[in-house]
Amino acid sequence: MSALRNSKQRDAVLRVLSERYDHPTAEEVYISVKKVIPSVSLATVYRNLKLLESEGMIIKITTPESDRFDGHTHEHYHFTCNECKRVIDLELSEGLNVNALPKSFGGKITGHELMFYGLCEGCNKI
Amino acid sequence: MSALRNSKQRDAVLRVLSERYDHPTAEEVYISVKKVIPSVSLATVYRNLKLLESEGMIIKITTPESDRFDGHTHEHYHFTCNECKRVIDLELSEGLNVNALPKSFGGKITGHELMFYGLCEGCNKI
DNA sequence: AAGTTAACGATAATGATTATCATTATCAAT
DNA sequence: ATTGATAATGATAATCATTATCGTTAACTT
Repeated sequence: MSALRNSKQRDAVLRVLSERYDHPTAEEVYISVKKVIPSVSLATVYRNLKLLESEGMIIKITTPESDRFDGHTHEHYHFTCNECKRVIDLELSEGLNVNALPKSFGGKITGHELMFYGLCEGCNKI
Repeated sequence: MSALRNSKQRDAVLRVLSERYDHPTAEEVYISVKKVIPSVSLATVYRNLKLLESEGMIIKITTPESDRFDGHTHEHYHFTCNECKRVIDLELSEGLNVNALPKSFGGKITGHELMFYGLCEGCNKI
């Protein structure tokens, strides 16, 4: 059943994401990886982003603009600036009590994603 | 500055969404509108979905799979089934206290979107 | 009734993501 | 170390949702 092999490209994708905190797009990850492995293909970056996400090693953040990726998988939330489209980490003062939430729901909840919208500090001042 | 005119097509898009509770995709809205206005164009449906969303009359729900639309704009949340990809409304037993949330954040929060993931009632039984 | 232009229908263009396929690299078994 | 099986790659074609273009139609103002 398709054992996973080592690959420099996959390692590079993972390293790039673990070192960045700005939630890059696939294209931006590609640019970063190219600096380490100039011959890398965009398709390989897409492949490994998908694979790493399915392995739970990175998180895909779906925004109205574009998909972005996060190498830090601890529970935290995100903010998208409506102006500059930047995605910023938000730590919550009190955690989201997921268990208390659904009033009547027959299925099983295994995860959730919370996105805030508005203006970031920089764009709010303009 | 570009006054808004009436249009049967836009009315039809809005009516379809107000009568449905299953969060259809643009394509599915198109199919529904076609039953009332067979000559309608897919481009017109996209145009009006975008316009109605910017007017705050409908909500666009961005999911990892596809964008979906909701004609009911009161505050409520959604659940996506990882199996059948259905999007279901979730009313919360206790509201999300947005104001208490951000620990330290210099910007301005104007909205948020909360999506739950898991297995819906049907898929959970299989 | 005529003029202005928002909105339309049809369709081409775009852009992000995925599929294909020949080649290369990883790794277990020898 | 060598070999064989196949996962992974790079290059690129294909796909598919969305947007742009453009000539025509229809809503509203005068």
